[in-house]
Amino acid sequence: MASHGQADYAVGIKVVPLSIIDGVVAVLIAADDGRHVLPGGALLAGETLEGAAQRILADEARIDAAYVEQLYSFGEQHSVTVAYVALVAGQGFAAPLKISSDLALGEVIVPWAGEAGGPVEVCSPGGEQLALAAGEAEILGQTMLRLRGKLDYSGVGFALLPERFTLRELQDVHEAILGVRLNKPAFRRRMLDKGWLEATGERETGASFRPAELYRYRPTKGA
Amino acid sequence: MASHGQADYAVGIKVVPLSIIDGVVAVLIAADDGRHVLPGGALLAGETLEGAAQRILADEARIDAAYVEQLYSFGEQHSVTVAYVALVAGQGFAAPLKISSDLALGEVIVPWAGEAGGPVEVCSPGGEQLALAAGEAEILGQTMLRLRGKLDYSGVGFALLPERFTLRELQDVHEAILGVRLNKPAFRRRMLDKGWLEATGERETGASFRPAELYRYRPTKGA
DNA sequence: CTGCCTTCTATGCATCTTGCAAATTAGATA
DNA sequence: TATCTAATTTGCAAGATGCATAGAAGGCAG
Repeated sequence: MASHGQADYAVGIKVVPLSIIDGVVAVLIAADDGRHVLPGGALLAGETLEGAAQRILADEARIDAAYVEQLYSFGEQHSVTVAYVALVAGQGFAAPLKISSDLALGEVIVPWAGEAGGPVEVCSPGGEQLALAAGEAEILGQTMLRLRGKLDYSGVGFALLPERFTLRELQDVHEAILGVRLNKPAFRRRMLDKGWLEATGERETGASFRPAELYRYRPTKGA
Repeated sequence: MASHGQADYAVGIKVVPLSIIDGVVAVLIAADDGRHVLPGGALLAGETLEGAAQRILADEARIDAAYVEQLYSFGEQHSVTVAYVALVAGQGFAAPLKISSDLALGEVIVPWAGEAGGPVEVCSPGGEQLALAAGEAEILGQTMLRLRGKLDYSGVGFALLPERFTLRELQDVHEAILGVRLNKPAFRRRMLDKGWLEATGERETGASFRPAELYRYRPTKGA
């Protein structure tokens, strides 16, 4: 290979599996000799980029159903890595964590407000900060930035919820991603006015108080 | 190379050079045997992705100064292409068009409203629709979608203006990208309230009517 | 069965933002 | 100096948002 000519590259894929658990943004990471790494691997011959992301998500994070979206591509010396975010609904992390002892749960702590951007921190459920492999904190930061930007005008938030959900659960998702508390009546009005929500007529069960109505996401043309 | 194993890929770069000319979104494309193609080329050894985009922009589009931002990566059979958008200020397309007869100017026509997304059309200054190479209309559509989404909360709009500009010029940029007419007093208020603009005290020259104040973009921390 | 507790849901209102129209200002030009 | 055009400012109506309050609907204890 010439030092400054056209070259071949290995193409890697990296996936950020995110979910909302108990009102906080959670990431599924692999424990790898002290450091924690995001699920990743090589793009194989014949695969699409997104297909590879889905495969890696299934193989390494044991997740079969997720909304996957491309984030950003990074060039290194002889390789290029394409990062994807995978939004996992409801309790989708529970099974993988039970199956595989290599996987760990991290809480994403965003140390900046609004759309400022920058790296984030990841803590264990116990509260200690986890060591991340080089560059992972920045990728996670990009992920949070992207989600914050798209939350309001796109349907990404619904990818983090089961098919039927209450307005309170939807608000919890928004509050976790944005990192701020939202006003309940105002949030409810805004969401209903967007026309994205369809009331199912069913109610939430198991609550020891007035049950909330269950809604369904109905994507509109143009979002 | 195994049919389904790890493989090496050629990495290509594609650049979308955009500018605002006479209130419309303009793209600089290369005429290539009937079809029109966006400037592109291979990532060379030792280059960063963005460095390659800048080099291709200089070599093929003859543009030296531009705000460059990564858009999206596409995987094909044995290659991966990373697309960049390059925002060129003011009359930055004039010199390249004079120097190189391979380059052509296209007006970007967005056939969808708001954030709906989809491919766009490109017309010559004369008004005839130009034939684009496969996939280029989708990349241009992604570009417009990205710009529309970021225009309001980021400084991308200022990359399309010279260092000093009037509020009317800024509004022209916004109207061209968003594809809608904006209310003048409301736009002025909104922009000034963001705190991004610094009045220079100077006035525009050459107008046969009241000259507008020239402003400068002053990025704030957190944008 | 009744009262209590919690949360969902709806409503009213002050505040802020935005859209629109009209008035005013400032330079060039005849 | 009068006239012209567009910049800039101002006022107000309409809409969106934040906040507090009131009513509704379940489970649960007595």
